[in-house]
Amino acid sequence: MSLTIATWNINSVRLRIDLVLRYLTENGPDVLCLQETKCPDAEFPLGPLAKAGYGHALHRGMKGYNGVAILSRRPLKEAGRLTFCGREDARHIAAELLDDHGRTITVHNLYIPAGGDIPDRDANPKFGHKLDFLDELKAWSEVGRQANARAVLVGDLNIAPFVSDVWSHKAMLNVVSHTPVETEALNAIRGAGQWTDAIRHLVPEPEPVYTWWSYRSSDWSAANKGRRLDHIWVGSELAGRIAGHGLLRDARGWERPSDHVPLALTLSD
DNA sequence: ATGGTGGTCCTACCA
Repeated sequence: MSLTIATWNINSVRLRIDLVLRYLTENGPDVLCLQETKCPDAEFPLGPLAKAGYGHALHRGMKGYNGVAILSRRPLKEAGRLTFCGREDARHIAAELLDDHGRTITVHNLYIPAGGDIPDRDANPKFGHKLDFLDELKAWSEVGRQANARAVLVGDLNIAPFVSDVWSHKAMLNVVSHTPVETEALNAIRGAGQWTDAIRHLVPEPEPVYTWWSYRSSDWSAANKGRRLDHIWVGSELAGRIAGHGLLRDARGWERPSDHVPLALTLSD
């Protein structure tokens, strides 16, 4: 009895629909959460996904930027859309599904702002937006702790919180995604909601884990200057069911790849 | 070394 939930920042679901289908066909997760779909709702490619066995889908898109979606082989029920910082940015959608025991599991799919290049809220409004977004997420996490006990939170959180989540802790300390103000904020959000970082539970430090490698590198694999920006957290009642994970590093080497790779968690009991 | 590459959608913005 198991349930596998995956997350992948796809960087345009329309351009890379064939990669999505390949991942689903070869790996068969029950649920796949996508970020950066960059796809208005009316144009979401539901047809080929249904044909591949993923006939249940929720999507929240917009033109050009952002966008999240949840694809599933099992029936889904929409369980809300959070907005942050008063913006309709399509950065969150939630779904409910039933596990093999008929119990409800809620999946929160999240795309946290990248935050621009300069880690200073006065010089860079995008960094300020990221910090404000994190503040609101912490408040939500605190208030929802009980409700989220049987929830899974996945997505591109755009922060690599631990030393071995980046290729060089020292070189990255002043780089957006690994600055202390960001890593401390993410750790505070995790603590406020009593979330367990499922991937780090399975692969403890100091083992490096990366889910993203920049496009701006001629040989990403040899240089291996990656970051763990994508995460899967589980609520307190699910922590005991963490059974295994999959990190498809090979997908970074597929033709016309996303700069992120799929990450999956299996819950079982 | 202050670049580099890639997606969206038309010129610049985002990652």
